[in-house]
Amino acid sequence: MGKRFGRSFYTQATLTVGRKLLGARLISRVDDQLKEGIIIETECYIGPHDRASHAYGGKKTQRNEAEFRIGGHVYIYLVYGMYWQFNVSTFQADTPECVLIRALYPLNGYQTSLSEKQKMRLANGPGKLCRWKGFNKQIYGEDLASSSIVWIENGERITPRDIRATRRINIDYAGAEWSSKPWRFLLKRYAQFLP
DNA sequence: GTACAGATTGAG
DNA sequence: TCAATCTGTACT
Repeated sequence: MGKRFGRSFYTQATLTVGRKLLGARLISRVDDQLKEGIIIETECYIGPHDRASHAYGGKKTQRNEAEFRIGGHVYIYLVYGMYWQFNVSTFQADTPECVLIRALYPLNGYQTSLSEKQKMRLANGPGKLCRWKGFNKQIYGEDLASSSIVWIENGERITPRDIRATRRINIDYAGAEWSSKPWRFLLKRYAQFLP
């Protein structure tokens, strides 16, 4: 517990990072508020071949350029005009691959009077966790290996038996081949709290 | 310049 | 089931 993941963690294969992030703790200090949560759901995007990736076909824009950076950088963008999505770049430089953090189990930064159910609702979705954490364009490109605003530390010990893999959410537009890939990972013991 | 869809969410 | 809400991207 309490050890920050460095560059060598994020430069592993994207599917490996997607699985190993489960059980880890996402820590951030935004607006002087230290908030910590266990990562319980992730999703992998492996451009340029992945039709669901923003970098499909090698497309590189001002919006997704962080995806191309060496593993460990924050790629955050707005969807549906109102929700931020927090991603971590993975693998090597110039490989547009990343992991979307889809849900957290809050460890602090909430009213202690909240019920377990209410607490779980704070960050059990990719848009909700950014709202809870206060994440927005401000953290675009931050390096998780050295940032003082946002980083990830190891946490719960996870074994393959603790993980469930499923198809990714809301990317049917990418076609059957890509939307059916089992690149979404979640911790079984928290599955009951996911929508 | 203008059109349009989207890695979501919460209400009805 | 559906609207909210807005920016990046594509196309005229």
